[in-house]
Amino acid sequence: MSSDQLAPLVADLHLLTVLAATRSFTETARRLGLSKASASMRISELERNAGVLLVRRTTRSVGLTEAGQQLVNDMQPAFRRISESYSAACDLAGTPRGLIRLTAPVALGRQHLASSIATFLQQFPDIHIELELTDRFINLANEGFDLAIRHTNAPPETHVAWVLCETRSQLVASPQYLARRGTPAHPSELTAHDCLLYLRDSHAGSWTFARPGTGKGKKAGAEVERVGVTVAGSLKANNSEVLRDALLAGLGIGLLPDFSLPPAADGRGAAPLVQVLPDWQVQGFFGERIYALRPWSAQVPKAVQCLVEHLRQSFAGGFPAFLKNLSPQ
Amino acid sequence: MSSDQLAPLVADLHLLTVLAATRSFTETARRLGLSKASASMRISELERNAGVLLVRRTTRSVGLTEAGQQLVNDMQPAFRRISESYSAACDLAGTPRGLIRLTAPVALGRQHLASSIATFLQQFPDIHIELELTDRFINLANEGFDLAIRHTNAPPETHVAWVLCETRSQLVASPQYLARRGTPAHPSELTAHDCLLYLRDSHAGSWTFARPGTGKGKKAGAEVERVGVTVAGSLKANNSEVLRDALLAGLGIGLLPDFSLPPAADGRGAAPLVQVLPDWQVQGFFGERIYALRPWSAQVPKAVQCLVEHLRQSFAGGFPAFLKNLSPQ
DNA sequence: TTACATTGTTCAGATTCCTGAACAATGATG
DNA sequence: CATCATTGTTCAGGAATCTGAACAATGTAA
Repeated sequence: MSSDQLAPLVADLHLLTVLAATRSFTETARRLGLSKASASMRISELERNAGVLLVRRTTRSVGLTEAGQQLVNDMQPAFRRISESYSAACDLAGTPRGLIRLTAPVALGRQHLASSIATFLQQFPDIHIELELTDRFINLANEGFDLAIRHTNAPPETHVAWVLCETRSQLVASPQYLARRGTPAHPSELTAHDCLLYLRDSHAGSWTFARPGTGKGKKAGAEVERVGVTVAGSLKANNSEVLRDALLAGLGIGLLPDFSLPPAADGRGAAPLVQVLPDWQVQGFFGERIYALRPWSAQVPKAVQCLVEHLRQSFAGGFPAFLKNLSPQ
Repeated sequence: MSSDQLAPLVADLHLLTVLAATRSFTETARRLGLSKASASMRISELERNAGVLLVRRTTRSVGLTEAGQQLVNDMQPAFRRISESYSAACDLAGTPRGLIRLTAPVALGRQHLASSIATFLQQFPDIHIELELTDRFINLANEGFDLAIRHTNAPPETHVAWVLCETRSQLVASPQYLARRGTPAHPSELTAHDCLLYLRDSHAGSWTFARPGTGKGKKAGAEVERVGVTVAGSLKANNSEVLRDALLAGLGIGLLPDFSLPPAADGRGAAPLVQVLPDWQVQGFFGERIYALRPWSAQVPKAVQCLVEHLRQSFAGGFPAFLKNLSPQ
């Protein structure tokens, strides 16, 4: 048909692509900033105009018909391109502007990202941010995110990945716990302890330790001792803050990334958490770096560039509170 | 930015592409079915949101800024693709439907197309047609047409071209004119006559005649005699109906495609126009075929397919009224 | 199984957006 | 150079759209 005929329909077709991504009218409406009532009616009218059923509606869930799926598959790249072109045009403006949809791990987001973002937003009043904290690994492109902060050691190849900083995960426990249950001197002793585990998907329950050559052998420094331990304990959680609080409460020994550690006791008082097995490096679940990720695209919007730069500066120093607190231990 | 952010903007961006094509708010509004007031405000708000001037507005005309041009160039293929996807989806419906924007030469449109379209629309109540008659050669893609009817002998390679029928252009005049000024026996005599010319662009003023070998020479039938004549007269017009009426009024001799000839006198009465130099074939301005043209696209919407098929049937017999009228002459 | 929470749809009220005429500016026409 | 037709913009009234709560249906959890 005539491309002009699209006039009243383009918006509805875009709505359809979002609906296809979310498979939910409620979420679609929220994301597009309108009511689910409206979203529902728009799709209905779209179908009425096209004369084809595009959406398979059960009262509770929503799927696409074959026709709908076909249509969405065809249009999705086009809408993505339009979106990119538009933000490229916006970037010709003097000051960066626009909306950035950002996702980050819960703990990292609350503890460090939030404050950094606050100063960023003050600096760029024309930029808006929608921050969604979740420890779930999200498909950025499908769910419509512009940027993700990830704590991992293997950023996906399909994305642009900026390194924000290095991190270290360390084994820690509260002094109270150690006083009560004893301090392990070797990884193998951990099997007798309450080990609190971060729960993600199917991956959990084993920690790998490494100790640099102690200099006793003939090839001093070149030898590395490795130990794998299967651990268990009273608590597994998929929320690192719950884990941290449990550690603080003395429930067990756990692996915690440095950025999740409680702040150092302000010069006085005992450290709330101390390092366990300080001679050993833990190759635990957590990755060694914090990345900013973005689905590959022709060009990165200026607003996103600015945010990444700001975050790099915020995270530049790493998390020295950790070492300061524990090294004297 | 987030592709979801497009929500309120997609329609406006589409409006922008149409504006870029028409370079006129008035025309844009008409084509999109809204008021120019609205069109103007939408673009203004789009610019306000983007923070960039996209359109260069003088109170009387409208052009694009560099940013706007860039944006439109980026988006145009995307919107075209969306449009195609949508009409492909519509074609999954049982009955063809949708809007077809059609352009055709004025004379052909009024005299033959209109009635054919009328019966077509009765047959397919879900199809709507917007018919624009003009003898200007329109850039189909840019101006947003789905189909063009053209009278030419060289359809552009970049388009799909269906042949609707063959035509012949013949030299005619009214009996009154010939009685008054004499009947030319050879093309060269035309220089002494009033020759009415169809005016198009820079092309006008010369007719080429060809006569099959008359059988006198040794290679009988193989020889072709060619004569080029530069003619002039009292009237040049870019409207073939004006030309026809002038011929009927006895103003001169003119080249007329068979479909523009007045209907044969209903069995009785003299023919209103008779053929001049019947032994000669004229390679005049008019082409030898009527085509339906369409910018190349992944697939042709079913509604357009149906229309083309209908037109082929309507035009199938050619225009026998012509020969019937003139051959006894 | 039963109860609950959440989803998609419906409908009257409210807001937004669009309309259409009037106005100012400008390019064409003579 | 002056007139005219047409263009883009502005503004108040009106219409189409959106909203938000209530409802029915369904997947989930106990």
